[in-house]
Amino acid sequence: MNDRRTVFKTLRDLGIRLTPQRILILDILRKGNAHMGVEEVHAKARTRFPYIDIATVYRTLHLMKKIDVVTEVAIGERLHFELTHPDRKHHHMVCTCCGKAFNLAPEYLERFGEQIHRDFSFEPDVRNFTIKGKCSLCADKFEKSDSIL
Amino acid sequence: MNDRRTVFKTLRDLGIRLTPQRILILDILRKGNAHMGVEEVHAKARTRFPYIDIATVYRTLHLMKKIDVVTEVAIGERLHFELTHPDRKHHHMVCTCCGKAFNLAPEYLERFGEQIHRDFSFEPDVRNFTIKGKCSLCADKFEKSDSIL
DNA sequence: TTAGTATATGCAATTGTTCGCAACAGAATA
DNA sequence: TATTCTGTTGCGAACAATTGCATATACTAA
Repeated sequence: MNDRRTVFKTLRDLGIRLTPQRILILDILRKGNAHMGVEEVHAKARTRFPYIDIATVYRTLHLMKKIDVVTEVAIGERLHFELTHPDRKHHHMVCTCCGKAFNLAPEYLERFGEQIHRDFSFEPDVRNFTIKGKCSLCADKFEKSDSIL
Repeated sequence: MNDRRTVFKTLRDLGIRLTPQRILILDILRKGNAHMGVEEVHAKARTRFPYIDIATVYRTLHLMKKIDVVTEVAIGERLHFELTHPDRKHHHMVCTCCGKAFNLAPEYLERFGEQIHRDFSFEPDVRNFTIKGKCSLCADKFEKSDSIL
């Protein structure tokens, strides 16, 4: 799975160097129990490694995303990331009203993706897929005071 | 539908003012036959209205998106927009490899959205929904020279 | 252990997007 | 038509994210 050791091996096998910065960032994501913002990761990293630059955090997170070690989650406006757990994969439904995120079992999108592939031979990447919308609570609120703007 | 006159009426009814800048931007989108980037819209607008600011373009496009007059399309990294045609609505499949965009009939996502709503009482906003992935051509290319990075 | 090399980093500069604010200008009213 | 009210604009500054470049460092092979 994506425990420390396995990830390190994955990186080595791909010729990606194991720098202290990268190890630190991965450890921070592992300890953070949910998706984290870039600034959040950077702040935590600085407490142990004061000279780490935000650019390094961005570069590392994007690299890890490319090799599927972390997953990008579209929460709010800014980028958020979390470690990819193959055994508890899930997608997200984010309420654009209150910002809360709900997990979604992977089958929903997988079935959907397979259908797209069958019909168009387009291979959708459902890994980083976030559904935006309104949660039931906010939908209720809206019905009463429904200002569109 | 979304012809000039109807849009103007929609804006008035919502208390949104009809400024020359907004009219210009809408006309540019109408003439542009597909989705356009923000900078592209700004450049075109300047030829007729040299002092228009890029911030106004951004604000106008976001406003029009909120009232469903334009649709945001996630092509590449930057924001793209197109006029919403209720009679020829579609979603997009964008190839992350070659950047090409393919249209997708609306039923696919509508059925999917309805299911989500039934199962979780979460109301997904499928209006601005872009599916990223790999088109069949790029998938073929990739099989031969599959470098992951 | 050391030397050599390609990759990764920190820093500064850049790009794309948004925001705050004073001045301006639609639209409703008289 | 003149007046008033409020939404909108342009400008400059702020912010988030990315990039170029010179230096530093992880890894490989000897």
